[in-house]
Amino acid sequence: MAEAKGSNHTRRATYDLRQKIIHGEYPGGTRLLEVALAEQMGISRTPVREAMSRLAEEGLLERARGGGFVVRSFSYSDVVDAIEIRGVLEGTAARLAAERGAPEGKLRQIKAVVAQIDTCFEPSGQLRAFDAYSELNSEFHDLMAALCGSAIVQRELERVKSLPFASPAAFVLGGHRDDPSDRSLLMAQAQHRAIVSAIENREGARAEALAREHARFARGSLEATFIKGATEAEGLPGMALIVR
Amino acid sequence: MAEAKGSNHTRRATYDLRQKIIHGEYPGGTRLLEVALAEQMGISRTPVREAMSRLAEEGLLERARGGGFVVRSFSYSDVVDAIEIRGVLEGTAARLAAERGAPEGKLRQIKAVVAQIDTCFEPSGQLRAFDAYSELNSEFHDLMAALCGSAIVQRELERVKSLPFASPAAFVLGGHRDDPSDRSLLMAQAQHRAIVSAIENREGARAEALAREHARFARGSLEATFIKGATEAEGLPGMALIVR
DNA sequence: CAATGATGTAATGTATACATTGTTAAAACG
DNA sequence: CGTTTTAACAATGTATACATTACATCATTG
Repeated sequence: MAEAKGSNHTRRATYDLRQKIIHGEYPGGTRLLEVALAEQMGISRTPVREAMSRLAEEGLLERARGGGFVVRSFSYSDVVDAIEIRGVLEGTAARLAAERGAPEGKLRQIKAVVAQIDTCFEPSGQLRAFDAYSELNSEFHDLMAALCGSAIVQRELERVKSLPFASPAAFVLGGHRDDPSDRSLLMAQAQHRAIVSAIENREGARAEALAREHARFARGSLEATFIKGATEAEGLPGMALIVR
Repeated sequence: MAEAKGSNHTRRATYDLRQKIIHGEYPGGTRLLEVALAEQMGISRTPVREAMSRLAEEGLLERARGGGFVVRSFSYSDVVDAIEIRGVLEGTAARLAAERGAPEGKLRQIKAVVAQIDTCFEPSGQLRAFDAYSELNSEFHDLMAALCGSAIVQRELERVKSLPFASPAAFVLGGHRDDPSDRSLLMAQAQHRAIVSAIENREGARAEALAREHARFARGSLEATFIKGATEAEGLPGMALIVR
């Protein structure tokens, strides 16, 4: 479990803890003990505390009654609801962008990303095509969140997406890990294009409906992965957080 | 500035700091210094730090580059967007309650609150009618958030409402502080009733649209208060956070 | 036997000394 | 004169000792 990133103890502890939680080392409901973690990491309680506080902000931990922190646990329906909310908020971002008008520069940017995603489907046999799609997909969703220029909308969306299983990347990594030219990915890309088109044409209601449906699509894909069982779902981000 | 609530230093510090920020003692953008605050409150840096960390979770502070915390500042358009998001999320809560069905008990509860709000308009000359409306209004919104039974939806809504100017109470306290039988309050109450009816009849789209419009209505009322100028807006929760 | 209270332990809460860093302003250099 | 370096200071970061509280366990009592 990589120790990486940052110069100070708090950053390292935050990163380490986050990784361990996401990868299931501390299952949902586990109470995290400052002393134990501090010893284990070879640092004092202070930065451990600070790290837990930040992870609580992220939504990975919650403050326990009587002090301390507990790893947040999510049910299957929580996952569904979190993705629903992402869809609702992305829908709002898209609608506001359509209604208020998106700046030319940002529109050009998001169109460029859509065009780049297209190249991932080209049969040039790129081994990295899948990773590229994943990367560009995240970029698309970030740009969409920023398109209407509202810092508030952007911030809330970032918050929701910080739950690993609710992030747009979960869709890509969840469903279809072998075939980059999977029909689902093609379908999703068609939705990307439609969303941008709706925003450009100032069709607020259409933009909102499409963005929502786009998230629903991701949800359906995740559901399929769930049904396949734990083996298939192993590589899915944050799967370890989910308790039945 | 009351020192109230809780037995330990962290709670007191959190409460005090929150009050001071909301009441404008530390305007948006102010960097909060641990040492100064600790001295001022007669406690050590540790609980001050902890308090700031919690207020960052609430969204009142943000972590500054290079460490420390800064009071978050909001523009007028941030207020508009925050209320928009509240409306969108309340709309989602209402829609899901309609689609998935709300439990009988909770429905009875929210209907009881609606009935109680009606009594605030009775001409029995209650001096406390206005406060009662405010209290019951908050209760209505809390119940609406809980109606669909999704902890995720409820949590996100609580988060958004924790910004004082985005809370449902801001509408009541903002626009019309003198006349409990104000037409706006009557109108809002009519919306409450319609929302419940839509949920009960499983009309998801209607419930969502109504809940959204209800928040928009609050926003309009706030806008009017803004236009009246700072004098009128003085008693409005969190007004001090807003920088032009 | 149930309920309640005492008691010990293990956790978090708090204070404080010290370390590190980041920022500012002055001084040295080109 | 502008730029860059450096040194001092003031802030946060960290460790640690000590205080307090919460919880579990067991004893006591009705």
